[in-house]
Amino acid sequence: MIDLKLLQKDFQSVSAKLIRKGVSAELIEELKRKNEELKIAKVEFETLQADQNSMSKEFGIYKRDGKDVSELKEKVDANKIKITDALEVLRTKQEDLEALAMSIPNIPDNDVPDGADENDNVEIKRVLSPKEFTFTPKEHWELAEQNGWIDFERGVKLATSRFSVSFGMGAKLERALINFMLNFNSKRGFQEVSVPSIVNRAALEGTGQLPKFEDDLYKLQDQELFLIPTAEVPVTNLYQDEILSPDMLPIKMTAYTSCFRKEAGAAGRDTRGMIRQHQFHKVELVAISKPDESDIIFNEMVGTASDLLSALELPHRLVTLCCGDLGFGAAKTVDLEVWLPGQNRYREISSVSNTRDFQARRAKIRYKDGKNNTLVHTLNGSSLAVGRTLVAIMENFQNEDGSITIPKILEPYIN
RNA sequence: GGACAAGUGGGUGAGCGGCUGAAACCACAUCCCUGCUAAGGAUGCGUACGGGUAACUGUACCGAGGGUUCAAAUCCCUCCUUGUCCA
Repeated sequence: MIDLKLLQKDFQSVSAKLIRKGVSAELIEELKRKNEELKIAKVEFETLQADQNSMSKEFGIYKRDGKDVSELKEKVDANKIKITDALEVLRTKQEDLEALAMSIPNIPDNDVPDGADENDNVEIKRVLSPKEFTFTPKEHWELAEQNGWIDFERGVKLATSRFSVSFGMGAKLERALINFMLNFNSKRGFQEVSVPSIVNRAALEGTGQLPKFEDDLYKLQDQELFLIPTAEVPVTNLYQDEILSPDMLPIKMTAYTSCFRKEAGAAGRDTRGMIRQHQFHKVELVAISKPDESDIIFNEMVGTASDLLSALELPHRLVTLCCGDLGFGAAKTVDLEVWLPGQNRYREISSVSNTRDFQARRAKIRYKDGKNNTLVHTLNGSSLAVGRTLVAIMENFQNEDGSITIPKILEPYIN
């Protein structure tokens, strides 16, 4: 959630930034107005309540002294009606404001480029050059089927479209990648955690998936519980509603989970292959830090993901997302895009975001900053989507006969 | 699945419907004393959101949500969690 105090105090600059991210000016005005109205309603209610409390106290004293309370009771009863009304007003305004505030995205950092969509993203650098093929490289689904690594039809049989099954070396490689990535991240100081794949509403609100993106989540039918769309949700929310001691920070974690997404808005996109699946494996990086450390950790996380790709000998590039392509909770995001020779283009394989205090405010994650409790910064990044990494390996390491060479670094994990 | 019990501040743990935001102890912080490896004393010490330059002050919070009452940590209901016992 954005900082309403800041909005109030520095309306011009905050609203300018939100407009850059595509929020309408009217909505921002409305937010400000509702916030002001709420404050007035609150003062009114609290004043009445204060009267009530002091009269009640008096009431007790009267009773104790054996004085007549009938006159006081009349006053108190009259006030009570006012309170009920004021409370009703207050509640409505509160819910109103909250619903609106929770649906406003994060304020982008100043150094995030302007732009409407992914075409306006800015490339930072390229790492490793794509290999020259002496033949026309195939796309991954062709290779996957030819090698018997992935079976798309049987995935559909078991569930529905956008599910697949890995066999033999395909399955082994997935497992190898997960192990390799977790080990790699551990060495970089990210503590491994294993978390539930099902979370409650509060957790999803904390990281910003709810209330706005419920359509893209798998929800259990008989309970208010959801399958996680990314490990970011359970891992970040580990510290929900806590006040951390400063010496705990930064907290750097890595987790492997399955991720579940309905891909509601993606009809017709990437229907073939395993680029866009309803269930996929991902190793995630999450960090919780003091505000002044988050930029350093952000770079560290980008570096970790990039080095991981390099270790796998996968050519890739780093891209800064423009305002329009930035996710809901992110103040800044760098995407890592891996080269896919079969598609002859770079495709997203990792996304590292600094949400600054946006999630921390929602999830109430703070630390003791001397005497004060200060919101932390939270960061998350995929240290690679496993399926897409497998895709990248297949396409980049393919031979003319369709066989696939295993990257050297993974060999110990396969044998 | 059934029966019972419990859920209070960083921890342990009191709490009669009213003067309890909450005793006491521990931990913690600051200061004082002491000159010797630790002890004694004083004070302070929850969170959120408001008002005030500030001192200070208002409201809410004792698992969550409702209810009764002028007044609820304390009574009632529902739910959640934990523990014990039974199947």
